[in-house]
Amino acid sequence: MTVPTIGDVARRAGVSPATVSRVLNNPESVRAERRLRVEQAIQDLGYFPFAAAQSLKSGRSLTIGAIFPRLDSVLFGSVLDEMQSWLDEAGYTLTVMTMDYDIGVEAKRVQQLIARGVDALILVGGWHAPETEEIIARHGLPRVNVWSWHADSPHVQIGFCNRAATHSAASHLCTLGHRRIGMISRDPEGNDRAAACVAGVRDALEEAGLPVDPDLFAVAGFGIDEGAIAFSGLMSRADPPSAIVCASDLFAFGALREARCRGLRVPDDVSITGFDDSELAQITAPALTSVRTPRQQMAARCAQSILGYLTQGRAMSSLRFATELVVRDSTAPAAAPRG
Amino acid sequence: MTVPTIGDVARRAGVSPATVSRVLNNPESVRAERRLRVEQAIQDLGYFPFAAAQSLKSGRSLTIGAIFPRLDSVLFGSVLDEMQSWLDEAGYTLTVMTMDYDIGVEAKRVQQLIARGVDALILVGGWHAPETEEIIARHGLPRVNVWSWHADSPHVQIGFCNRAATHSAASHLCTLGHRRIGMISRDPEGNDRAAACVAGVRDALEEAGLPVDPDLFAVAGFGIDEGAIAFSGLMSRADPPSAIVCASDLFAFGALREARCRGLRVPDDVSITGFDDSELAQITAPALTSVRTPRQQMAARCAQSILGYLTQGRAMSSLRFATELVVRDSTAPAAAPRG
DNA sequence: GAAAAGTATGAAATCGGTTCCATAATTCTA
DNA sequence: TAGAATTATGGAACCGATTTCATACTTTTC
Repeated sequence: MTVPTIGDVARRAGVSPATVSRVLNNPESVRAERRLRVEQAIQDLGYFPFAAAQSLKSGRSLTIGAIFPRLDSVLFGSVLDEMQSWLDEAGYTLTVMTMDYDIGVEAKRVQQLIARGVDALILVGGWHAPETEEIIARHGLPRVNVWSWHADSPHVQIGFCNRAATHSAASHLCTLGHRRIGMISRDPEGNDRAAACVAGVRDALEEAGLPVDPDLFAVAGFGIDEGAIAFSGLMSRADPPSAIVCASDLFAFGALREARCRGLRVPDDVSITGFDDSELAQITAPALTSVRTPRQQMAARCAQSILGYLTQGRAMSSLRFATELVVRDSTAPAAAPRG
Repeated sequence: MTVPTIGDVARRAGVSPATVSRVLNNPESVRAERRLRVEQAIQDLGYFPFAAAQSLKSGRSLTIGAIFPRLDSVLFGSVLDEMQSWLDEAGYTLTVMTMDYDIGVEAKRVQQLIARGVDALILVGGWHAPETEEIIARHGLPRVNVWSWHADSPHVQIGFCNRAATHSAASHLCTLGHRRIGMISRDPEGNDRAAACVAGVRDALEEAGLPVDPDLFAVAGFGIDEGAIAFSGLMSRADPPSAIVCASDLFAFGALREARCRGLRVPDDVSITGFDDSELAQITAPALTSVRTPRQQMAARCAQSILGYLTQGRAMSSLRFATELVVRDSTAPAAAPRG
């Protein structure tokens, strides 16, 4: 019923707390006979050290903090699982917080994590509040930005170019002959991935010599329902697009659902592309054309990079992964112009 | 570049550390003039207390530990998001770990969380390793089991009856005239939800006077691919089932995909039911008949219950939510028996 | 205005580990 | 086997906060 401390173990084994600590952290430095006594006492009492005390003394916590937009997304979840499994092997643990796409909330989370003594930080994207940068710098914490990659970023970033990603989707549609192309993205405010996604589509349109109509760039929050609403808005226009680039598979799923409700055929009446190539993209009818993002590798390399730094002092470096457009059945050549 | 401590704040404000602590935790007890000086110093230095030290002294960490099977599932993610948002308001934080459906791993996680000083634990399901129960009891930690509900459980459980849930799906199929009903579930070993799901289907078959053929109860690991494989196994039999109850929407998605590959029409050739009623269940073609589970309420009530206990000493109590079968297009009456 | 009652403050102990330093015990050398 | 070199061990300080206790300071009361 009582929780044993290192002193209890020491008493039971007839040694000093210092020796117990050595058995735990540097066993070779303790004579075998005593070490066995101590190990027995640890067993008997079911002792394990209290992390707060260790952290207070040592200044390190064997904990990595990660701040993600939300958890109710397969994308983030699988990335976290992958990171965890790498960190586990080195005795590190991930502490995850969410910020719901609000960099103000993110700044608070960063402080909470630092207060908890995390040894490193993982942030999503490259745009963060000034306070966030300030507090990280002041504490000299190692940090990695994941999920995006910018040529001019001063930070370690392990991700991919979102701009190139949506560019490939939009180019694909242009090549198929679409001339009015819409987009559903998150709000680019404070979200560099969203901003890059929008820029990528714009790039492709300009390259193809197509006009960029701001009215065809819809913004949605999160999830299938919001995607459906945005799609509905675009298709209700007098001159609706014949193809839509979605900055998330969830938006695309919503678009597919709404298309079905409206009796629109995909891809005959409207082509749709997704983003992330989640497992579900193969399940929908029609199967979704989507940009595959390198989530597993990103997660693995991010974890490895941080561990290399923390356990071996190896410098961290940025890494840019490629994305790939996976063409399935939700995109098709544009219908011949009427009239 | 240096990290300020409470002593630094005290020095700058010309007071003792004790006073700074009081300003932080009990401001009214400090004369206004000094309090302002202290608050100014806190501002100037960007000071915030180091949680490890607080935790060491106070014995509480304002942290709740949760151990989930995995994170790469919308189900768990949305539950975590919901819990977080309730805990946030009370200044508590969730620390999440995963155990990949292994109660041995779970036992290790429990120890890690207790070492970190969590104030309460949230576990999934009702079956846990003896060491898990032992260590929780010894530390006198409040704990809640979520996601399942058993009449005879000695613990606080906030969940639903998995047995009743699959029972409703299987009964629905029986009523539609199906006489060979298969099932795809997780391994019931160490997983009370899986075991209950299997039992629920068996109950329904027996009630309908149908034979229970063990060969029609397939076991799958996790995810769409495993569901597809299990489905493939069942349908490759000489006498395949005409309907399949899946213990997870993911399994059902895999089954739908595989059915399409094999040229089987759903529901004409085979009926399929899911479990969880995830958002995607409406997206698939055909839309999936699925058991709706009360995830949001479960998460909210669980968080509230724990907060009530921790902040107001209110006793926690168990809660059983109902499930509901949502019938869509993936189930239909059995084809007339041939011959 | 002095004494009593009440309030604000700082010194120091404390939480549970880790680690420096001095000493005790052991092993090695001659 | 004595003395030197080496290794193992315990005492005590320390990490950064909180909290008790004693004291200094206010405010109130007559």
